[in-house]
Amino acid sequence: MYSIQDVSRKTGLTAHTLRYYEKEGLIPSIERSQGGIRQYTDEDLEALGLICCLKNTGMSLQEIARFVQLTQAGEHTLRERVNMLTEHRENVIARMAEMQKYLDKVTWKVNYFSRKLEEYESREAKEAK
Amino acid sequence: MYSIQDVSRKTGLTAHTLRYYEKEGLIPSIERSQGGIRQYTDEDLEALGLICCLKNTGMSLQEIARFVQLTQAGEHTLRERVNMLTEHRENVIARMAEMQKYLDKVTWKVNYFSRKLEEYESREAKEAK
DNA sequence: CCTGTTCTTAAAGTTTACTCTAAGTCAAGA
DNA sequence: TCTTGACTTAGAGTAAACTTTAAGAACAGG
Repeated sequence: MYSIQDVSRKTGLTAHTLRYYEKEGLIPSIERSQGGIRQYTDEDLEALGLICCLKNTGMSLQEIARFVQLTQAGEHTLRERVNMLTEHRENVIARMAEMQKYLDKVTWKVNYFSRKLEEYESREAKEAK
Repeated sequence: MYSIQDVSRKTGLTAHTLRYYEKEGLIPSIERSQGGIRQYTDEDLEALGLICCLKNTGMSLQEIARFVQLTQAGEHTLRERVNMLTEHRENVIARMAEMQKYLDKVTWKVNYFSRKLEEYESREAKEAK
């Protein structure tokens, strides 16, 4: 059992954000103590792990909420969930490929400007003499 | 020479956005015809290519504007520009590594749910008999 | 000449994902 | 008991990057 602060530390999300996510349906409702205080289980942490994973790969909170709601609705939503994740996976792969292409361009530019910089500096050094 | 619509088509940015970028200093001022109409050169397109590249790899418009302004300020800013690009490049690499890690998790989940789905479907098929 | 494109400024609106505030109550651990 | 920490609702605020609107004027190609 973890307090909201524990979970905040573990996930890097603030307590505020954790409550916000719960309100928005991104986290299945968390069990409470007799006094109404949230008690996160290891299972909740697991679920949060997937949520962060989806979020950090660019899935919108809305879609994540949909996914979580499907999960809660039971086995008959398995096909839709598989479809969602598969599509998301393809998006991520596509984005990474694009990213790699852009990275190559940036690398090229770094090298290009580095060469320019060297030329410039040796020119400066000569003039200083 | 290209009109703003030509450039819009080529870059995927709207004419609105192109003017907005210019106003915000993300694009060096574009030459105009006698009548005041923007005439983009191949060189402008080149510059836009780098700008889109930086934007699509997550650099903020503000930072891009700074970079463009350094470029216009001349050779003595070469070191700073190299530093900016190098740092950005490292960020991109780090983000891609993180992405790959998340992708592995998503892939694992896709497989996991696919197995569950198969089980579920064969169970359903049996019950239908 | 007509039509469609482009120009201007200035400001309001949109979306996403938080983030914070207020104000007051309640719970948990030393 | 005292002091953190947690709870609530509801709504305002924030930041980034657009996006749209309005309204009128000027330009360019057939």
